[in-house]
Amino acid sequence: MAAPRPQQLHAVKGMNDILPGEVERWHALEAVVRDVVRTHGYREIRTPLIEPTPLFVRSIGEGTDVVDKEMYSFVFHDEPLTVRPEGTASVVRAYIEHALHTKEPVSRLFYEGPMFRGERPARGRTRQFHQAGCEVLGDPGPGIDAEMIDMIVGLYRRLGVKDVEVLVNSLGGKGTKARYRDVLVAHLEPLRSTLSDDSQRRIGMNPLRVLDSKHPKDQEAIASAPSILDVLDDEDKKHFDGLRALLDQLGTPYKVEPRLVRGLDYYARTLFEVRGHGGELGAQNALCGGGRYDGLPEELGGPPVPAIGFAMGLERALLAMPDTRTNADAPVLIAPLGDRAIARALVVARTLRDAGLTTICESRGGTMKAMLRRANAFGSRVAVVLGDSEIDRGVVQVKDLASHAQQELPESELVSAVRGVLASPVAAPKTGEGP
RNA sequence: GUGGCCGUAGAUCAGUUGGUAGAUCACCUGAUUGUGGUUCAGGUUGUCGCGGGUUCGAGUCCCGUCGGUCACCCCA
Repeated sequence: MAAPRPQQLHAVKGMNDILPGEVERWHALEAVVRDVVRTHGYREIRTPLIEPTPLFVRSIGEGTDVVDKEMYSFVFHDEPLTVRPEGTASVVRAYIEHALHTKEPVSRLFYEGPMFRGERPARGRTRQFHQAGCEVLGDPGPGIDAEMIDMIVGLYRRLGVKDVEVLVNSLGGKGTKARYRDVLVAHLEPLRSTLSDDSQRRIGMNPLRVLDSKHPKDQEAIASAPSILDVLDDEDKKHFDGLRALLDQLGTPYKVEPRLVRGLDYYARTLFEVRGHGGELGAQNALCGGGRYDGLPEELGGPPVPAIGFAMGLERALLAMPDTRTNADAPVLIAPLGDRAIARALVVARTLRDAGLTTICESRGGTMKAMLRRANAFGSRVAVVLGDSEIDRGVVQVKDLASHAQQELPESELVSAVRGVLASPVAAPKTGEGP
């Protein structure tokens, strides 16, 4: 009778492991992002993954898909809580809670980390996904708006992402948004029967979102819809024209897209999105999205400061980035021969590590052949061979795996010898071996 | 969330009209008493995603389910 097989456990749907070999690309991406935002004066803020549910309901808005059907919400000891679906709400909450506006006139904040939305997973869309984002509170723009868009364009360029498209739009302030909503509903209502089911439903709920539809049935109504840019008030128009003039002067490429809208309620005035076109991205081609949310701090009980921000999807950036796989830190490999050598090998390994060298000691033993094979698998340049005869004489063998050359030297010279091999150029491959 | 397609060794895949599982790579061993990347010889590896059903018999057919993927949806 075979023992019953234990039930195998799996990662939760839409939540992925990031394994060694892949995680190096994440590090590379995060390093570039951090460097770019650092040079623009942003400072990192870390907020909790779990927030009170009303924070997101009030900021993102009821009637949005994120709030209505995608949040991981639960009640813990009678308190409604939600695992954050995005970063802006938490940053604004923390900004208000710690009264940052009293400490500095403008706050430039950067965050990075996992977000959670219960969507159906697909390529470039997971339920636990990762975003990096920036928020600027206290600057009304449009100078900061232009700087932010320019920073993002430069960021993707540094990441090696080709063919990014920057779309900008203005939703206007609160009055404009409401006015446009009425105009749009008046346009869509007579066409209701020609629209997709989703769009028919959205006319009442969130008509701006109809403009975002990719459904073929909706395209005609979208194309003939009035432009929001035609209903901007004077202040909105001045702001948007200012932004465009600055982007023109910076030489930052962009395209005005009057049908660009977002799924989150808090946006007002400047709105932008960066799209990629790599085949790896598929339909999930929105790399980065953001905009101005001037009214939000006040709505959450804070000071009436203007604000703008963006978030970029890290999974999607990774898909859009060229697959330049940098070799992981190839270790120096210590090959001990025989039980007596293991204790010595551990000491030798410690010496190399103290000198800052990544070192793996094959302390489980095995044949010389097996250990050197593993050195190849690691991509090691150097192997240190240590057996009874070396121990008796107080020496080590330092082998250059690229040139096959091997030198015997006293342990005291080990570190400098290893460094020497690592620093030496890899000779052109030789044909044939010695006698 | 809706619909389509897919799910066989660690990886990529083959598997005929249902008859009881294969290739390549990888891995391990050997050709050398303590010297690797090539070569040669040999070897290991499977809950055929999972659960039911039809059948004498299911990797092959049916249903369900889970996972992935594409479009919609959503959005970063």
